[in-house]
Amino acid sequence: MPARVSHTYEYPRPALTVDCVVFGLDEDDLKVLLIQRGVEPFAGRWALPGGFVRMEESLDDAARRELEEEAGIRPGHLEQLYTFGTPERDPRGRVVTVAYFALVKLSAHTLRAATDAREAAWFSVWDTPKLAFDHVDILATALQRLKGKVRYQPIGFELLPPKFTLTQLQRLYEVVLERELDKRNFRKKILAMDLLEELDEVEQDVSHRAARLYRFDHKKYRQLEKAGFNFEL
Amino acid sequence: MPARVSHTYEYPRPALTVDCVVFGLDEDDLKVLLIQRGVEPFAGRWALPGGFVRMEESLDDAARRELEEEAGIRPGHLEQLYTFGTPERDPRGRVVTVAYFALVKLSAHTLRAATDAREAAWFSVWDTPKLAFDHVDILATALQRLKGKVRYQPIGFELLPPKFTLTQLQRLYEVVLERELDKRNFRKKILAMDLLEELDEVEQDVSHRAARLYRFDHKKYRQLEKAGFNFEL
DNA sequence: CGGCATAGTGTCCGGAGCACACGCGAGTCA
DNA sequence: TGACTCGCGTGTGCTCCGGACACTATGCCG
Repeated sequence: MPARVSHTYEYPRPALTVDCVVFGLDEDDLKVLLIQRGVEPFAGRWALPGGFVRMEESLDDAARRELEEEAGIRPGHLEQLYTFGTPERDPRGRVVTVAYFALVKLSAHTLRAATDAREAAWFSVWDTPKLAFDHVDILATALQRLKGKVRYQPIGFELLPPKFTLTQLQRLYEVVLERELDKRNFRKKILAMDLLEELDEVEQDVSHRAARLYRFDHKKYRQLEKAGFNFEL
Repeated sequence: MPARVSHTYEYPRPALTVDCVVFGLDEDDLKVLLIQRGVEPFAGRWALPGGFVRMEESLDDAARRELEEEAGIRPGHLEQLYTFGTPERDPRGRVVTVAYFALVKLSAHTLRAATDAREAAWFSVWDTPKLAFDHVDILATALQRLKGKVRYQPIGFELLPPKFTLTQLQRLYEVVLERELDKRNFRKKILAMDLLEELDEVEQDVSHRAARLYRFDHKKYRQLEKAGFNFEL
């Protein structure tokens, strides 16, 4: 451990943090990852995972590091969301936070409790406890982004297990977009894009006719993308 | 002037700046506002207007203030774009910048030189001089955002004078989207939205048949927006 | 008064979206 | 073991929207 030194600047500087909104899909429920705060301010309250940006790491790296540290998660998709910087958003003083937006396959991650015993848990996005700081605003912004984004970029697949049925996929869209979709048209459209690989497998352990499993073809998507193809709905 | 004091923190902090990409439309050319740097690093190079965020102002306020100070501009539209925070982006040390994206009616603004004699000027976005820092990346990001955004939000109007012809509007879209549009379809679509107020005036001083002038109806737009209306193309 | 430059306008066609209904396969339970 | 139930998986036809497309109108100028 290096000796603790202090750092002096000619002008005052805001502190800089990152905060992550991590979404996961649990059956028909959209979940967000929250961490229970152990210290003041807002001790005991739930908050988005996040922390201070180190001097030698990029913002993206900071977001990834915090997720790894606080919940043992490596998201399948991570992108910068928005930067929140109202002077009063943190009672300790001026703290500007760069918010990130992440998607994980819930099935693939067992949550690891944070090292410092703070608790991490998934909550339905429609029913979260009261959040610390301005994290409700951040969450709302992330939800909006998700809604906007699933329609024209195939990021929804990051929320599903590698093999999924078309019905699962449709449900995902219905949950995120908060409206029902026509089954026939949904399938026609998504299959017409030729981005799904039809597997020779079907669901297991269901008490009705088993649905065929599909896999998202990332390689094909990148090819089509280069050729000027536009994913939509 | 307060005595210059220094500021000490337990952990090092990045410096925080804002940088603004300001677009303006000059006939058929899309322009961006640049400032010539007076000091190192990159003295003499052109750069985006911007500067340090003060402790008591929000990020948006900082952006507005810098635009006012450096060019005497109050943009018709201003929104946060993206935050750039690679550790090496500024040779002086760690500087994280929140980039903004602004639109102004070029006709309404005569550029005011910055108080400290740094020069401000408009450049065609397709032909800028070499920029300081990572400002090319910021500009590219802003252009992308503009392209994406004009199609589903009526922000294009912020680039035109209050009264404009349909041809001007179409040209604007053609320039931004970098492709030609069909005149009849464009008019049909835009008029069908019922967002333009047809004025009893026509262009002046043209050596051919004068075109009718229109005005964008902000009030009607807000109403339709609440009713779930979607502006598109 | 003729030429020219831009304004302004309507139709047709194909593809996409949408509503609708039925057969299938597998598990369940009596 | 056979009948039932439940969700999977498909074809069709109608409607409507979006894109392609070419000519007439108007005003200025020389």
